[in-house]
Amino acid sequence: MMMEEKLVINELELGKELANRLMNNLKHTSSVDSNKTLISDILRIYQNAIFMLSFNQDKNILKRSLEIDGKDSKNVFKKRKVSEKNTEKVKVFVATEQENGSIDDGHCWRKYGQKEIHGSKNPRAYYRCTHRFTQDCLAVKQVQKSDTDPSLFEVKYLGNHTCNNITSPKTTTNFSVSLTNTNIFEGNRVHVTEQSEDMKPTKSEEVMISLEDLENKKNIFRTFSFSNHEIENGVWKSNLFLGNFVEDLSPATSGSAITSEVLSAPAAVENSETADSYFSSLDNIIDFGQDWLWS
DNA sequence: TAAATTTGACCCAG
DNA sequence: CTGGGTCAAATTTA
Repeated sequence: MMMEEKLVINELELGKELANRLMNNLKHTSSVDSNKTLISDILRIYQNAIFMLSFNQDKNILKRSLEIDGKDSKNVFKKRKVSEKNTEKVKVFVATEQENGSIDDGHCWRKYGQKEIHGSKNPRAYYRCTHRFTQDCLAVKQVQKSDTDPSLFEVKYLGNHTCNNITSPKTTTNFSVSLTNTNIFEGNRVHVTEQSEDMKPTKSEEVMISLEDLENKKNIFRTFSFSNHEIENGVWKSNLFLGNFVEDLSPATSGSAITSEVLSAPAAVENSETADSYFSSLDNIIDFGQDWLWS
């Protein structure tokens, strides 16, 4: 059995134990805080497990990187990259900015452009890794303020960091993920979708969390947090997910407060069936049936 | 003064 | 031709 599989089983067994403990807590009087902690831990464990399972597939994609066409290096403008269109990975998140106005995802970015986008109120900013030229790191991201909620930013990651200058976010960067009117989402379901660069959903890849009716901030919400992961020689070095992942999927309930926090950027889950069943299972695990405010 | 940002021009796919 | 991504000179910031 592979190392990762053992880790996943360990995680799931731990999750089961915590769920039992929670069940016990619910049967008897227990503090809300302790229940919250248990739920957080359980969800973290599931998230870890999913991430671990996805890793084997994901790391193959991580090996891909953009390549600059060296032949055109003397040209002022480089050819648009076409060949990677269908292979390059795109990660889409919605983030809230921090107090200093930045979105700290643990990487250093250099802004290199900004464009007005047809049909959008807000311009899109283009960032590339600060270490693009020193370390040939070809990671790129696009940030655009949400039209529907100015406090949110849609963050799209293209390419993967090959630099070794990853730092832990100094403060919590809030990444929530909004429901968009694209076909990525279906109702209240959470879909895990990989998108090719042309934004057509193809196969499952990204964790996309839906917040239905974002303007009203009601109906469902999910919160999840995780730290930068460290992977060395294919072995997990640290606990990936630290935080909370809260949801209220009961259609009968409404008025839930929404806050979403993620400590770092992208998590990737490769298999949609896995992810769907994962989220479906959460439906069974968590039945708040009442408004639930995270402190 | 080096690094980062701004911004108009350029380029290419559709 | 248009929209969106990138470049690089000018400008700002630390």
